[in-house]
Amino acid sequence: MPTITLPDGSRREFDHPVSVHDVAADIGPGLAKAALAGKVDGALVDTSHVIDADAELAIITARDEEALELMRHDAAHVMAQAVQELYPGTQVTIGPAIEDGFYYDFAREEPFTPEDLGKIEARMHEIVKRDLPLEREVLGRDEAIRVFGEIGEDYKVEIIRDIPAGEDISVYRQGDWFDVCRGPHLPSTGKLGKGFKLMKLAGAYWRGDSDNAMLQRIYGTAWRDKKELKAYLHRLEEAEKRDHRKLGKVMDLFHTQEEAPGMVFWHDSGWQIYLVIQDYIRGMLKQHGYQEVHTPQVLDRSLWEKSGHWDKFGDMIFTTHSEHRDFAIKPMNCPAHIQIYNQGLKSYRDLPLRLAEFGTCHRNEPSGTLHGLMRVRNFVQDDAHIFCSEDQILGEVSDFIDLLFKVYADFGFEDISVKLSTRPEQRVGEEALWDKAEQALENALKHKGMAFDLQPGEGAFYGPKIEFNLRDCLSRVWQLGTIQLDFSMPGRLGAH
RNA sequence: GCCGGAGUAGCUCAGUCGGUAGAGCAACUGAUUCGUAAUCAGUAGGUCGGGUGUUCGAUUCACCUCUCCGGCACCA
Repeated sequence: MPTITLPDGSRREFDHPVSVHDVAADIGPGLAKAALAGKVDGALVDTSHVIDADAELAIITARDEEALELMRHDAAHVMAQAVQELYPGTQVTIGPAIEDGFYYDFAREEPFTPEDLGKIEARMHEIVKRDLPLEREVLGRDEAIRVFGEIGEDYKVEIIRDIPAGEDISVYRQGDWFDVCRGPHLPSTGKLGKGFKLMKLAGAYWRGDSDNAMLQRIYGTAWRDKKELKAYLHRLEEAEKRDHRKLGKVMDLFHTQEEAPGMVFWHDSGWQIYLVIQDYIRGMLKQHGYQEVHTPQVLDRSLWEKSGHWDKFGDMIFTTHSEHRDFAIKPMNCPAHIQIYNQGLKSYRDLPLRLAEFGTCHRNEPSGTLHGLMRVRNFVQDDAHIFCSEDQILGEVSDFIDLLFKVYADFGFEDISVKLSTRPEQRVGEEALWDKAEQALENALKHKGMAFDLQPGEGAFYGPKIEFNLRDCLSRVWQLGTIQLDFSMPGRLGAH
């Protein structure tokens, strides 16, 4: 019969299987009431979860970090219930907890309006007030498909079909409403409290694939209580004041206008700042053994065909024509730097050759992606290419990472996440070269003792990359620096 | 590109159930020398993003288009 070990090391013995709630009640009625979930041997479970063997148990209450995630997930369920009560015929799809809140994606012909958000939120508060117990049930696959098929939840049926054969299909019920969900959840809707708010409407593709239908996503934020919610909303307001687009206007730094979407008109004050930063970077590069070069902005199409960019990014390359020739306004500098390397004979003694350029590039980015100075169609890449031998890779990558972190530190960036992005589906180069390149980058990261996430399939078409992502004041993540290892491009452009 | 929202004075925004538009701040002029986010009085400033249609008449309605905002997809 189970012996339960609590976080403080104390043990409680039971002569029968007990639920998390039972254990909490055994400790005290106050805790029983406050219990939101349990953590059994490290895994989060419902308070109704029954323990029948010896285990370590922590009772999760509103004070625990884990509670917040559960509340957010519950908020998504409560929102889905509210939506389906108010707008019959709407199908539910998925609704996870995310940073600061939650969202749920709905399939419905008619678009939700901003006014609807208020109604949905009001109904959510009502559902919280009903304090419906959340009950977990496990269904057989066929039964689950039948149940959700009968109520017309096609997306849920698709989700259920994709759950691996061996796994339980759990359904959480709150009142008349239920959803397929892995859980765990709070004991009842009342535990959600009042610290939530619906924030925005958005479109989102089913399963994140632009070939699929577009669903309607509703984002919300959720906190332990009203006070935390208020504090969060206040932080948001403060962050919005620091939005660089707003500052750019107020401080007369730069502007953009309709005639040049995604391209920046720098005003005097802004340009002075720009130049100071550029001078700083130039100094750093010089100090770290880079040569500064400058290459043409218009290059014959053939160069881009050889490099593979024409195939991969043809529709995003600005072009121009003259005397029966097609030219590309350069979208990147790599091929141009290889032309410099190709000039004259190169000996191994010249390696590593580090070429840097403040390279003006143009890319016809999709209209929906443009964003202030962060995503533009005309920009200057602080770009460099290092030509080196294989045994120099480790040292060069390491040195580059040091340089990059020095620069970020000088600008006060601290929250930097590192990702290793590996071979994408559409790519050039042989598998053996990809193996070698991915391995080399991974080695360098390990050599630096750096924590990183793997992003399979997210590499560039010619090589894997290490990405350095930073957050803006609104907590949005942007890719800043990258280091890419390319065994293919030089060969394609005649460098040896 | 896709879904939704928005584009009205330099800025932030209100408004017209169709009869050519207003507020605050800024600007300018004059008074005040007091203030340190807003002293008083006055003046000026907009083909209401662009196009087409309906109409006697459109900024207001319809359609198209551009740009921006929030997401999604994309991101060399």
